[in-house]
Amino acid sequence: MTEQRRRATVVDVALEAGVSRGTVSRYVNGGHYVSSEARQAIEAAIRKVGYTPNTAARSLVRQRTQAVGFIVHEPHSVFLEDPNIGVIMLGANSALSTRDYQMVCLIVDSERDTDRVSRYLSGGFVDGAIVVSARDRDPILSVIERLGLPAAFVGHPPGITAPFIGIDNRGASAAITQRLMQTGRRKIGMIAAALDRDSGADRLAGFREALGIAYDPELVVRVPLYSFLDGAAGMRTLLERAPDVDGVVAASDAVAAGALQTLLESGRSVPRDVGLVGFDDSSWATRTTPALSTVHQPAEGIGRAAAEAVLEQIRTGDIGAGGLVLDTSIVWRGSA
Amino acid sequence: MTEQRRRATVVDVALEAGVSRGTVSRYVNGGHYVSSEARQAIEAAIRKVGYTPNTAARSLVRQRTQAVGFIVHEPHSVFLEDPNIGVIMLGANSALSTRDYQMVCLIVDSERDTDRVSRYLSGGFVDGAIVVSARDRDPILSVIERLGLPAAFVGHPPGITAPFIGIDNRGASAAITQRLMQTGRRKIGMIAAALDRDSGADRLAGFREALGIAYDPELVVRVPLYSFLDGAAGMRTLLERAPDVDGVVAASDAVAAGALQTLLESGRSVPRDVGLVGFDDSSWATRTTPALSTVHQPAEGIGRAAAEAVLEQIRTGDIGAGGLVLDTSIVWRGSA
DNA sequence: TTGAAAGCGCTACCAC
DNA sequence: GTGGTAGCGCTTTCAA
Repeated sequence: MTEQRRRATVVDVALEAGVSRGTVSRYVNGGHYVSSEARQAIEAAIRKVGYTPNTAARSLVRQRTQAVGFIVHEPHSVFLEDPNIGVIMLGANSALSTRDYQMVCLIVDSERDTDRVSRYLSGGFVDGAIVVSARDRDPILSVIERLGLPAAFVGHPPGITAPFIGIDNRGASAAITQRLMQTGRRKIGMIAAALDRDSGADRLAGFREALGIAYDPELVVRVPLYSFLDGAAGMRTLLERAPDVDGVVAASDAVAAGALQTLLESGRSVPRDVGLVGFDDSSWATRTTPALSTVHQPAEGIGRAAAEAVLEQIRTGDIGAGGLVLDTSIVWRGSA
Repeated sequence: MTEQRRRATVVDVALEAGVSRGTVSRYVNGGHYVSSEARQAIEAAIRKVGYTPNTAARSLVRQRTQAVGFIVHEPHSVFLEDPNIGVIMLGANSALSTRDYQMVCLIVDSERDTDRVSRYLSGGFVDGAIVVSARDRDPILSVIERLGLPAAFVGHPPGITAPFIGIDNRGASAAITQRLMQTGRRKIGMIAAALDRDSGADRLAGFREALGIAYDPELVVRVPLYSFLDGAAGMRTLLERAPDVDGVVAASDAVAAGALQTLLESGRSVPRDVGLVGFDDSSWATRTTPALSTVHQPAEGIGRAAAEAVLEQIRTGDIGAGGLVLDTSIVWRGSA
């Protein structure tokens, strides 16, 4: 057991070096207008007293923290299973890092978290925020809006004016559904997930659009989350309703992986008996056998773009609006 | 485009309400010693000027931030693939949340990140830190030590005096290896990973210990990371060296999943031809077919315990030492 | 090139 | 109960 020691301050350094606090501060911030004698004295003093600047105090006077929050609002299971979130996060971190901003990731996982994170955001600990997977009427959104905090959203929660970065979920979903139809499947179902989010709703809309008059609501199973378990369960339901289904569009790769497990357990062969496609092109897609045909989305680019959007607002001081839609492509593998 | 508005301060509220800053402050911090007239005036003023307290400024005077850093120092791929890190993180978040502490997750993913995160930690933005998967001689460790920052480590990097939370990797590895031997396997290999970390080295040591004189270094393939891809590659190497291998101990579930893919591709059946065991009991374990026999470790409990250890040090003001080793168990499923 | 002094937004101590 | 005042640790004019 050691007692915590008091941290040294500029004053300690100034006293030790025999100069003023101002001079120490100037030295710390680039060393301009500091004579070489002063510099040396200060360097020695810093070493001697073990000084590290309190950047939090600096933030107070400069009115900026050089930190950006990355807020993940997902239930447990999805956060753990969706590799896309991780990729987006690393993309954002990398972009922020380049400009010497600190990304601080905040997890919202309970009612209590919502309040605390809101306080944290409004409390001046960050200069901006990136929000992934906000739900409709998310309390955090109103906090950000009220504060006028520079922000960017991944996905597009309705009613948001801040910039958002996304993909054309509807178009991509329609495209891969069509591609699946071209393989000659006659009875195509969908395991739709996360319908309380724009991404989930749009993927279903795209599916419906592609099928046109062939669309049969009976063949759409709705599950709550983009998760493996929901995918497996959804597939069981779909098989009960339509044992002769020969094509399945899953709302995400994790969902598809779960569906695949159910299909194999039921004795069906993929893609021979059933063609299956996913969405995301996450690491799930190549970890299954057969590998998943799916929609590739540039997750890292999304993270980067979101970070840029926030930095831009911080730089200009204007709260920007408008969205950025990045391109997707279809990756055809073995599952369909 | 809207311009950012200046945030209201206590002074604005005080002026508006016709009371002093002190009274406003007292109201904000629990409302003791505030008359009901004052209270009402303040409430109205807060609404009118749109005041949100700057908790960063509060931190400066109180000398505590109510925030704890959660530092993940992993290369890309592992962070994304290791569901254990996510579970540990949620466990820590949950424990911190209960005590109204904000967990801020900081990702170290480059040289540059190391410096920036070090500055962030020493800059007074957090009251303590939880560090997962530090490597030997990690620069962040020395920063924490020099600062006397309350901290806890997940795993046990050598030379660390701060509390650590871990499991008996060596014992657990020996146990599951023995269990695998009992199924009658004669030629057992290991895909060892992350040997630059105590967990990786200890798992290999346990394997060796269990095999005793039967240990054959030729049957140990070393790969850098606890990852699916390294598992797949490691298994290929192992099969080249010993096509007649009939048992495999993988250093983690992700590694085992990769190994499984290689085994199936090579036309072998698991568990008939080869018995395979993993480590972690992460979500990988039940997503493979057959599901993995593995070592269960209480990931969420590890996160919780790490958080408690940090909070305890913050509370007492003493930098504690010593470790906590949590129990593991073997979960036997279909892969061996 | 330097030091003195003001002040970032807040809390806490003090008399009243 | 309340207002005044002194800082938390730092940066940043402004004179010298």
